[in-house]
Amino acid sequence: MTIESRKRGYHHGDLAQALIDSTVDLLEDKSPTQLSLREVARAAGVSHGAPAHHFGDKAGLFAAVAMQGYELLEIKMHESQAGRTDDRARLRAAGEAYVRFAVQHPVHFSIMFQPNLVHSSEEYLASRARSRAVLEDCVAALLKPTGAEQKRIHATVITLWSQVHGFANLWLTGNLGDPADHALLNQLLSAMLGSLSPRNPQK
Amino acid sequence: MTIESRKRGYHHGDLAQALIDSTVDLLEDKSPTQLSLREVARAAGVSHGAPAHHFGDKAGLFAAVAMQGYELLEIKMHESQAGRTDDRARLRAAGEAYVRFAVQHPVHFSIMFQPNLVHSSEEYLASRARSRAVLEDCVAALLKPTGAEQKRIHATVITLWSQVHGFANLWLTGNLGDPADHALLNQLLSAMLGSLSPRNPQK
DNA sequence: GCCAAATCTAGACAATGTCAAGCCGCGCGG
DNA sequence: CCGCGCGGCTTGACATTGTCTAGATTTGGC
Repeated sequence: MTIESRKRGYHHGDLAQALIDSTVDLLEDKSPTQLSLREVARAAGVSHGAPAHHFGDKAGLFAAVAMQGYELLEIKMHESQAGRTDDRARLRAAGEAYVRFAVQHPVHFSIMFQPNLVHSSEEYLASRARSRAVLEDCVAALLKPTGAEQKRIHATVITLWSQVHGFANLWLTGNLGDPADHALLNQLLSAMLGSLSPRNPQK
Repeated sequence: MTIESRKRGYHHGDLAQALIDSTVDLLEDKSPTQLSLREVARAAGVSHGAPAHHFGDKAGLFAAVAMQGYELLEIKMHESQAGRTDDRARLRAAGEAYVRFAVQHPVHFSIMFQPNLVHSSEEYLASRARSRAVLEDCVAALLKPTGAEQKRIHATVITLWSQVHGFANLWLTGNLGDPADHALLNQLLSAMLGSLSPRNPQK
């Protein structure tokens, strides 16, 4: 129905994307277990067999959602770096962008980190690796001048990634407070990122 | 069939527990989406309606798994503290126990942190809160002597919890390397926990 | 303008979730 | 010792789902 058709002029416009959108919408209220392909098809206004044609499988549909999530994350992370010169500020911005992405796109984030829900195709793995590389670059830029060896950088990446990833996860699952309380989120997030740098917290 | 019956002498012995065990076993190979209640029933050797009688629902069954997971986690965390006096060592042991629990019981861990899969009963929330309290106590014990205020303690709990939780999550999802590579796990984990203390890493 | 390929529909079938009704064996009162 | 009630479990039934196949419809290239 929408005039914008991202790929080409198909029958429907862009059914694949419409199905992904419907899936994300529906997953805001239900778990992946409760979601049915037929329901997705109904929401998109097509016949019950259409999803299978594009994605083959429920796992295939989830894989599409996950890959779109990785793209979105990568964009957000890159945006967060724009115009920043201070390495430490870049690192912090990257971490914050990671968490904000998770909060803004909880469905994507959730699917992205449940690999047993998706068919791990090559594309999928590539998307995953690419979004990780952004974080890695930030850490490398920060630590390189200090003459840190590669191993140290790797360890720092894992520590930082774990921190923001865990925070996002715990927040989304309601373990840190009401997931709708944005003020609390900002407070906790800046408290955590303030202690991010291992040496001297400058705030 | 087994002689050990945890509760009482029912028809089956202890069907509820048997169904939970079957569920965990099956979830090692399949996603919650692919799992069917009837399959669980078959694995436990009972009729297809039995699970509904005990747990009502797929979400109810998952809730039972999650609660058992919280109990297990609490035990592991307490065990890790046994005989330790140094506060810093306690904290590190708690963090390590958290990750090791996740690795040893990946199914429980996964279900525990997908609240939309379960019916959040009161028991469920209570289990969740209890296992969290252990971590909180460790941090409080470590920071109290330094005269830190409550707010600081809370922020530290969140930071530490995020770190170990995120690490466990990333590891289980294969984002840090082959999830079967135990040597790598030990290496990464100690690297991360080594930088755990914000002041002076003593290694 | 027409043909082949791609997109989507429609129908069918086994399997699943879920509900209601019934069966079975343990425990209790006599 | 015996029947009887009750909770654990089974059985049967039905709507819904995943998945496959064949067919209808449109698009793009020649």
